[in-house]
Amino acid sequence: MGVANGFSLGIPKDRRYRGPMSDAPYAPRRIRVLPSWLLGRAAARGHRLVAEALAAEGLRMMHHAVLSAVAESGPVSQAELGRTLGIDPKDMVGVVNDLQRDGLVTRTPDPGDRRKNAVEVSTAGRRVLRRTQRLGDRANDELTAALTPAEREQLIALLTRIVRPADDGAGPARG
Amino acid sequence: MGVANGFSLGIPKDRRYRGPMSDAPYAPRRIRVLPSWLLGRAAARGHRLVAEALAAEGLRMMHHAVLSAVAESGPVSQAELGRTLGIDPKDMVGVVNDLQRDGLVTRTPDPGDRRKNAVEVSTAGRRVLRRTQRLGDRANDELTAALTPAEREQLIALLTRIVRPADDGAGPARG
DNA sequence: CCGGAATCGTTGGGGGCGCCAACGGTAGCC
DNA sequence: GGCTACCGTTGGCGCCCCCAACGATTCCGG
Repeated sequence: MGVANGFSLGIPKDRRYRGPMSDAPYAPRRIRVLPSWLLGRAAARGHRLVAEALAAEGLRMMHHAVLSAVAESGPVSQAELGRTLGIDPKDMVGVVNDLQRDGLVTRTPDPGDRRKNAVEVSTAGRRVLRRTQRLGDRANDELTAALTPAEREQLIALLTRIVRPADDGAGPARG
Repeated sequence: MGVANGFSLGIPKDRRYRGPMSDAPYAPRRIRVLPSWLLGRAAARGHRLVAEALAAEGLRMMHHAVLSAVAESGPVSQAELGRTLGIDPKDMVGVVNDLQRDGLVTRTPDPGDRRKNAVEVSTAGRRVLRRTQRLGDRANDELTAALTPAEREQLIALLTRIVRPADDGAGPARG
């Protein structure tokens, strides 16, 4: 072929896409230092790892999150769950449907407010939750395997501050 | 309503979902400390901010990333772009199509290898890229507004190490 | 007590991203 | 010349995030 013509696109030619991002894709400098880009990549990897782990129990990330939230908050309405986890009510319906179908949570009408459904974790739900927590934690350990415990804590702290904007009551910006 | 009956699901009753995650959704403890969860949230916010900013130029994140990569790497094949950025070839086709349609890149057959397309940034592409880089940087500044420059650098360092797995061959432990 | 406003659960969309399988065309290797 | 590998392209799947609307219910002010 000949690199001599100065037009053969540089770059070797051995690898293609193969797999999620098995070999480290070192993006161009301008992109790879953008937090938004890195966050997207890291989130994708984290989601993949957790999804694989949770698949053993037939649950997805949102299922585990909702199940965990329900277990912590006791009987709680779907709207409140959505607010707490930042999940759209529409998606919440599907998740709770699945969890209820699998007998992991109970959905009973709230006698005090007939608009609400009181979602509560069942015994089977608690049992499954214990396993999924283990699986989720394990996946997160693998995700942060390259970090020391202290670094992981710092990452969590930094991310937490990124996730929640000002939220001091001033509202978003000044609008 | 009456909290007296001990069944009214706790929680006030003032807020609902409204918006992406306008008010800080403080997830339950078990979930909110999971890096995978935080990464998903942070990535969503970052994507939203960058997407909004880039919308002014009619581009999406991938467009900007590809355009930037092309500008850095000179004439490059789509497969190589996919490898570099970790993007599926299928998605790459669409992105390059859009960029070409808008006259931001040129896609000429590589005379040295007729399988490949030599993707190169155009003058208009460079001009747009300069703007989108500004917009992207601005959005990332807003994303990391709560962080000091040093913290932002550390976040980048930590995320970089998360994104690229150890890939040393040790494999995922054993349990 | 009555009517407007707000909330709850639900349904129906839609856009973006990550990933895989397959196919025709081309190039490299023996 | 034939096998293998790669390139670009098409088609498809699943998940996540987000918005709009509707009936039922509850809350609040008059």
